[in-house]
Amino acid sequence: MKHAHTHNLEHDLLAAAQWCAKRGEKLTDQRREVLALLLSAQGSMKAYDLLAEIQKQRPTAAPPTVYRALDFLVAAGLAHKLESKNAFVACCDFEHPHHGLMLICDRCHKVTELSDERLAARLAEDAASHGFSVAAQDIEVRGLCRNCRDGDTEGAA
Amino acid sequence: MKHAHTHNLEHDLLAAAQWCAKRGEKLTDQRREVLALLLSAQGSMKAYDLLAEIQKQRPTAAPPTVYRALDFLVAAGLAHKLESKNAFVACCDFEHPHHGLMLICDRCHKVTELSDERLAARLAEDAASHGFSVAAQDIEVRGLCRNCRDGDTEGAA
DNA sequence: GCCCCGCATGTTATGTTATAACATTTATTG
DNA sequence: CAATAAATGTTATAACATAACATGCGGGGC
Repeated sequence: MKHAHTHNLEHDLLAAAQWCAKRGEKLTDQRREVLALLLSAQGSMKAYDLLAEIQKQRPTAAPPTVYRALDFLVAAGLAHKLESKNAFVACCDFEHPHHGLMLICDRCHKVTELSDERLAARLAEDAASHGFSVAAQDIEVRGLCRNCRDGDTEGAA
Repeated sequence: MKHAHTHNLEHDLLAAAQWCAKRGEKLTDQRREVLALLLSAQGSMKAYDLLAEIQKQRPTAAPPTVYRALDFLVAAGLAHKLESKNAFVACCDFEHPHHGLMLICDRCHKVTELSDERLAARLAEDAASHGFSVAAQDIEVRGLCRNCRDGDTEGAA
């Protein structure tokens, strides 16, 4: 087993801040708080759940507070939106370009982000064969993760 | 060029009704009306746009009217939801099982549904390699279709 | 025929997700 | 320190979706 999250969290936040700086942008407090929540979450989080957490510290926070942070994080590649759930996850590896394939467990709600260049290439090829030029892509798979499929009862809601 | 839509529309609706019957279900008037709207649409349609159309004939129609029809059509494989747009399209070939790859033009909003078994297989393989069992998948690509990329001005909003 | 049951629809209300619009504050820089 | 760009605060509302319960409707058994 690896060591606990909290240690990695600080590291990840620092790396994210540096990543932003490299892009000429800033990881402000609000953005960092939202990202920290996403990084700490077991699965994905909904915007209004994030808002509720943020409001514990900043009671005046409103929907735009969290949506702005999310918009920024997604644009910066630090987070992804799961369109099929209207939820958000931290990106597992924002420093390397990738086209995430999201495996979303319907039982424990954990999300695994894979990168498969051959899959992306095949998709690009399909698009190109129809004269379509790709700007963005979203691949989401719903089902059961290994633990849940194997009858694990610990991860259930 | 192929001949006009109206002719095909009746044919498609009939085929859809037969498809439903084969499954022990019914393509009721409401469901058929919604499907007809989707089949006639150039691109995708939003639930509330469908509702507005339906209300021209049935002024008392309410959101559940259209959402129920959409739920049915999607479950029957007659339509798909575009998660990234919260919109719906008619399925291009409901009689053959397929995992649609959706090419969504950001300019003219037309949607092309492709079927690529090798892509689907690769995706299933990726999932399986992580012990993930796939129940459903959604692949959406945003970008520019051939016409719009080539500077066509006719399809713009 | 009529009762019963399952499915579809009607109807009202509300829940959930997201953004518009404008005011204010904060950071940057010349 | 003024100018201005970026971020945040604040209020309101738009857009998407479903819960819950009532009503109708159609087919099979008796």
